[in-house]
Amino acid sequence: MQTVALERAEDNMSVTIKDIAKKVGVAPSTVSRVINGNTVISRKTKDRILAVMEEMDYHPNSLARNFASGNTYAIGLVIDARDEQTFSNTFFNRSVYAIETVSQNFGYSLLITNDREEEKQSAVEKMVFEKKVDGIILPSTSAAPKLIRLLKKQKFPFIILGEPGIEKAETSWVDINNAAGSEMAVKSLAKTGYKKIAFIVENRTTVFSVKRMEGYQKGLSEVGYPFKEQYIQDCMENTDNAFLITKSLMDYLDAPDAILCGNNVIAYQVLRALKELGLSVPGQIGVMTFDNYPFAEYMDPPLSAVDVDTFSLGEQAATNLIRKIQNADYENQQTLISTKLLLRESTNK
Amino acid sequence: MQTVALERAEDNMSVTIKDIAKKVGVAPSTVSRVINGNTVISRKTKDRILAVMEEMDYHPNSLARNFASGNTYAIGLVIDARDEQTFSNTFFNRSVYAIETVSQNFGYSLLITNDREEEKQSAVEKMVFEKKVDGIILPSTSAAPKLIRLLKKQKFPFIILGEPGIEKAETSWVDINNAAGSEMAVKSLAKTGYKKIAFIVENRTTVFSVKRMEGYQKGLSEVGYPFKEQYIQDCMENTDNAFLITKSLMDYLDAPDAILCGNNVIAYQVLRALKELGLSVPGQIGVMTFDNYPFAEYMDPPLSAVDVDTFSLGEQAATNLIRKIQNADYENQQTLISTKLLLRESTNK
DNA sequence: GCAATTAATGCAAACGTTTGCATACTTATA
DNA sequence: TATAAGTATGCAAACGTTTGCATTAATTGC
Repeated sequence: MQTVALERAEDNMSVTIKDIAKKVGVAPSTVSRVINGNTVISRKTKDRILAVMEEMDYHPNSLARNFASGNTYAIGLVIDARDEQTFSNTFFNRSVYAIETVSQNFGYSLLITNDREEEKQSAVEKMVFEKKVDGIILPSTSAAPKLIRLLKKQKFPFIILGEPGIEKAETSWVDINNAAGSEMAVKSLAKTGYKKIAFIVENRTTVFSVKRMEGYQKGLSEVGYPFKEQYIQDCMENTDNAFLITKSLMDYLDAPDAILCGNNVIAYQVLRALKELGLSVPGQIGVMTFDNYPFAEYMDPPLSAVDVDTFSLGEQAATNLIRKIQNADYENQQTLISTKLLLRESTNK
Repeated sequence: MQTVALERAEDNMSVTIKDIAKKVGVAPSTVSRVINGNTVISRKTKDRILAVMEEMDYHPNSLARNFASGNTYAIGLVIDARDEQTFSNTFFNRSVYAIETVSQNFGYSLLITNDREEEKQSAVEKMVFEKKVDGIILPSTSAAPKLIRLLKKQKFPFIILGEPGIEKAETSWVDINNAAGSEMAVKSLAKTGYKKIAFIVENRTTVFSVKRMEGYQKGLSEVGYPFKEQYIQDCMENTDNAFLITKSLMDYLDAPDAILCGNNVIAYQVLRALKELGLSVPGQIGVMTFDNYPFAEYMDPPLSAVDVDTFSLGEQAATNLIRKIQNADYENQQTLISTKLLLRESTNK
């Protein structure tokens, strides 16, 4: 009878599994089994139940469902954004998009939390202890050894975004293949005919800069170029420095004829400095940057870039995490996402 | 005894409120009341309970808590990202950062879902019907009349991000004051001495473009400039068009001496076209853009911009939503966030 | 046609809280 | 000293599912 549904709707009480069961003349457990579809229910019963569910406008109550099953059907994504700036990072966003997509496909909700350091209790620990999610994805910068140990002890599924500092082999993580990225950058520049390649990094102490510098050196040695200490320069987080750095680099007796930049903003400052010096790009000097965002293609000249597939990064992370959640002894996996070269005007000698 | 906690830990069973109660020699309800802090419990009992909670490393189980209380203590943020592109929008991200911050401050989790159109059942409806969140924030583009009606009927708390097309007065929403933004842009350009101001919009059919065009006209009339139909140009979503549009604009007998752009990429194309035409900015022509991101300040010359405080946007939305959740008859509110003018080289005649 | 096997469904406990109501214990009031 | 008015705590139901085990019904094998 429609009335039941109506009455329910009026007192704002939801239709429950019991209502369906009563109406169909079956046990609540049977209804439950139809919903979960993990047991064989006769075609006839199943159809009747489904029909009544439709008729009464039934929607499972996830509060109850999660409680009874002990799962949240949610995954947590930890962000270590100290400020808006970090949060607005395009890099991050495309990964999030991927993570959201995968989660939704698997029927999981995505819970996002900023791991503010000031907090009394870390937002991450809270997520874990209070069972707010079934597993978490966390950036390596948030993956303090203490936290990792805790997660492992609790057998709590987690994936690290970026290669972790410790226990590389005993944790699951996904990272961009930064080393291969700069290696291919160097090789491409060399192939185009540039002979002296400098590299301006954002901050040489970060894990990914270290990897990039490794790849840079490897690239040099593979093409037979000598490695020069002064060709590696560090902005130390302040991208404005790149402007001055470029000027002094070009002042060397042995000035470079190509510059690889750690990000778009660095590259912009480099272009600005080169213009001031009256040097033509790509003719007299080549410029290449890491990342295609936010504006590599809009620069003058458009910048060649080592593009990083952040969508895949997030996709892999989420997929692995969900596998881990659903299968407790799913083995740890380490994944490196390949980079891609986007050749544009700025290195087209 | 430590052993209890240890045993628990070993079988991976969590400590519950009952364990605490038993240990302290008190009823579970008393422990619950201490946790929730909404009833007066004698100082003595409270302290003992807190001590034992600490000792046994108790953490409330939110699955049970949510179920019993009927709340999720989570808010949902709906994104209408058809593709990665939209998702990576900086605009959006700073709002999300704000929303996350507010949620966390109020003890709410933040659940993010992409409202994919293809889905059988809309992700939003699912959130609502299955009680996955206590309230939602949704962009006006996702706020179809049908959905609005549903939410109102269910008395489900929601806030719209951006002025909605219908029921403006009967819903809560937060928007950027786009009209005031272009009005102040026009006035500023006029004050600097520019006489003929054109406006290139992204897509004239969107709600926010309509508002911006309104403000543009209002600004013109306030400074006593005539409105010319051909001074409003539409990229129709393809920002590359801005390049050609600029060239033909400057071809008019009555060419503009200032161009207001709908976003940074449009502005970039405008600059490129002007450079090709050999026109100097800001000397012969002024350029101003909406949005300070992603690269207004890095352009050549650095672009004056109508900056939009997307942090406030998110902050207001989240705060209002949580108020609404906690107080069912909290009245609907409409908020417009003011824009701010960032004057740089590109309009410094 | 009967036992053995398999398929379909029912029963009832359990999940860990919250919360309305009842009760016991204090303290103030007359 | 009895009574009223708090104050602090206990009792037990309820929240809507899931799930192990029991039971019944249907099918198969001989």
